[in-house]
Amino acid sequence: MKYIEKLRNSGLRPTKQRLQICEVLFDTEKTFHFTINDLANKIQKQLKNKISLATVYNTVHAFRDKGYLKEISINSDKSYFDTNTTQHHHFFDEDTNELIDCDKENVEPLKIKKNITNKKILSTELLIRVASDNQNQD
Amino acid sequence: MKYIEKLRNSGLRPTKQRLQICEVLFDTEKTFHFTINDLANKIQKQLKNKISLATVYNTVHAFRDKGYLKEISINSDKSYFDTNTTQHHHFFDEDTNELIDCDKENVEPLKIKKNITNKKILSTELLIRVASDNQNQD
DNA sequence: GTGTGTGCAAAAGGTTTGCAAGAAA
DNA sequence: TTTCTTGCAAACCTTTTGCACACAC
Repeated sequence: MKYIEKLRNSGLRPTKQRLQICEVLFDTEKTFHFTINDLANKIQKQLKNKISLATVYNTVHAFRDKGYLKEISINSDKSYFDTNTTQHHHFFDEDTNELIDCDKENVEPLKIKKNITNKKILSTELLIRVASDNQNQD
Repeated sequence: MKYIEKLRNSGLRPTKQRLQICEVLFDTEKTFHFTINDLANKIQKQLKNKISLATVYNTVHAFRDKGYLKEISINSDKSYFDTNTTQHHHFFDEDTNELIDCDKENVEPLKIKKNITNKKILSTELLIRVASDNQNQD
């Protein structure tokens, strides 16, 4: 199976659970966003067996640390993850709480004039909040 | 006291607790970032009396809804707030977990070519992750 | 007085931890 | 057989809720 090597190469043992999680995460045409809970449910539905929540947490965090997943920044009570690990931006729909990918090419190149920190820039990511006109004006 | 009117104008009763929280938040030269817990501690230290956590939550959320505070997007288990409510960006130092303001003027104007959502853009915020060169490469 | 706001403790929700049993190397 | 991983339940931490009391108007 194609994920065995991938896991081994990054120092993760290819356990049954990790391979199953790989399937659910990466055997899809399109990348997607999810919470740990989403993923646990999806596993149960799709694979018809349950993986313990603790293991799902462990695995998702391991995959994030290895760069197979990205953690997403939005104001939230829970963590969101993205199977799209390329540098890209997001629209965040305040009406529906939906997060929509925005290709890097869809934004004019970002130029930071002065990097006050003197440290290396790892990434620059844009969050574009949107809502329909007649909302969000409390 | 100067905050009484401000609160009244936005439909918030100027209670003792809200006025004290205003002092801690807005009687400073510089704007700053904080978590609810930070704020509760600061109140206790600075004012030498305690305001119940529930009230701090209520007040911070009310102030955010009225636009006196901004909630900040970073990957996190807790919510961060910013007393700087102008549109601006952030550097996030991965080494120290520190969030540093980045003026709007410090970034070349952001142009989004196509707004896929067809909704109104409320804000566009940049998060610039930085780290020292010899770190974060696990 | 009426409606809001406060404070406390309890509950909720997401995430982490400790540890024993199981699987991979 | 040694080390890593899993699963469960308990613990943890932040945030929310319910309700009685207090305060603003």
